[in-house]
Amino acid sequence: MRIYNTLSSREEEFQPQGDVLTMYVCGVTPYAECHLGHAMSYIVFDMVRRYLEYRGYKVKHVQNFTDIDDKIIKRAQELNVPSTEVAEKFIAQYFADMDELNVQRAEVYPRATEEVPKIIEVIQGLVDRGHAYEAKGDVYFRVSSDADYGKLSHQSLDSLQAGARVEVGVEKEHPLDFALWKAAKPGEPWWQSPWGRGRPGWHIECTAMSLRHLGETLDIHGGGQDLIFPHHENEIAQSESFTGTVPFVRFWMHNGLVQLEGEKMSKSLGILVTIRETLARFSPDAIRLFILSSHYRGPVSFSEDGLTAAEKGMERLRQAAKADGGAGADWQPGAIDAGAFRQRFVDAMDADFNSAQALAALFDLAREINRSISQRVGVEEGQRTLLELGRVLGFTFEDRDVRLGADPFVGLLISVRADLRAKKEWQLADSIRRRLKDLGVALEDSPQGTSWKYDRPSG
RNA sequence: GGCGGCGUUGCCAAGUGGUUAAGGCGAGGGUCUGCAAAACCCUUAUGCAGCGGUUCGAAUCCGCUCGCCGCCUCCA
Repeated sequence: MRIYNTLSSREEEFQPQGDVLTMYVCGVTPYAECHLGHAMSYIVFDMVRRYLEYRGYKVKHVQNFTDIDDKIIKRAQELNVPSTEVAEKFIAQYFADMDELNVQRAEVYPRATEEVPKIIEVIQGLVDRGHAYEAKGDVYFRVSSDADYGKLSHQSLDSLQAGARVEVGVEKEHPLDFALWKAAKPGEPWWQSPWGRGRPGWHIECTAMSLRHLGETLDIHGGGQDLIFPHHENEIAQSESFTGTVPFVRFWMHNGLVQLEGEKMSKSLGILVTIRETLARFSPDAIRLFILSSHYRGPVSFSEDGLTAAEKGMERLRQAAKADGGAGADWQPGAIDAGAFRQRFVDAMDADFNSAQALAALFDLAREINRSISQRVGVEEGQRTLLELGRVLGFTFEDRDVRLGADPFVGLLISVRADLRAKKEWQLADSIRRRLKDLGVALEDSPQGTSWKYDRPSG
């Protein structure tokens, strides 16, 4: 299979280096609720992981929580609670959101605050090797000591510097030197270190965690495109300078960013739509279908209409996967060439996870299933394949809102209505159907009887 | 200023040199149905921002122009 590598700016043939494929995905800084940008990134890498596993690789997936950081501290001070409380709250929220989106859990979720000894060890090593220096209790990485700094973002030190804002009053040798360790200000959480009381800088935790949990060279490191610079660039600089092992990461994968009304969603701009709000109105599968309908490296614009269209499309897949395929005596044996659809799916996904093209194969398979059913031709294998491939993309195929608990009452109404229909009391029967529809329950009559489903109004 | 991305049918979106430009949503017509719904069938881009160029042949390669966006500062 081929994967696009940000480092080389092109697709490369992918093979893991060992028996276990190592994959590190940058996690959240838990200081606020997750928004659709997070949904995008974690659904994309969930799809990546599921497909890698489907292709037979054993994947070890590690994802961090940066649970100590300026924004968390600020939030904690605003709320007048310990910063750990803020972090814990939003970590729990993160898991709740991701579970609902059917994102598989990583093997390990290291937290920055639990990796401080390793972080200090790495920083000390960088200082010892001349790659870092202490200044008034802060420790900075010396970018000039890294010959190929800028290789991920494809920028030279000079060109980066031209656009960079220089922080004032900071004791840095070079404007692009970045903090590995920050001295504690009064009232801030701190850990004891060789440079006094302080806390880790932003980038160092990922280096420490990936070294500890996955080794010196990772197969895949993922995150949003907004992390390419400075975060991932700095991770490379730290990690390779510390270990002397190149490359730190073999394949850098970056998902495109979510746009809202043409502009990037940004926490700092305050434009954000949370995952929770979106899940209140659209099914997890629809959100996932929407995201996977376009290539993961491109930008995505969420919209009301787009999500509604995705919900409809998802309903089509659900319907085909679960339709009564009939095992009656008058049914012909199945004739769908499931293998051909599977092959199309695999070919698409092998080409840098072209989920949009893979989905086209699923929709074609769904049509083939429906067509067979109408001809009373068996579809067991077709449906099995649709479910199998859909689950590789992370779809649950679950009906929405099953938890509403209205089932027995709907059943009762359907039964009453069946009696009315038998007596050709169409007006009353139609009235029941229409009023249930208004309540979000759609009835579908067929020769086999009446079925129903929740039809969530999109407003 | 530097780096990068994008511009394909009403909307979303695949397709990166060669028979009829995927798929979804929407729209129109038909089949089925008591009527609906769902499903199925048919129709819906001689054209891929514009202008040049390379080629037997380009949406696909090259150049230029226009427009939109991201990163270079916290961000998935």
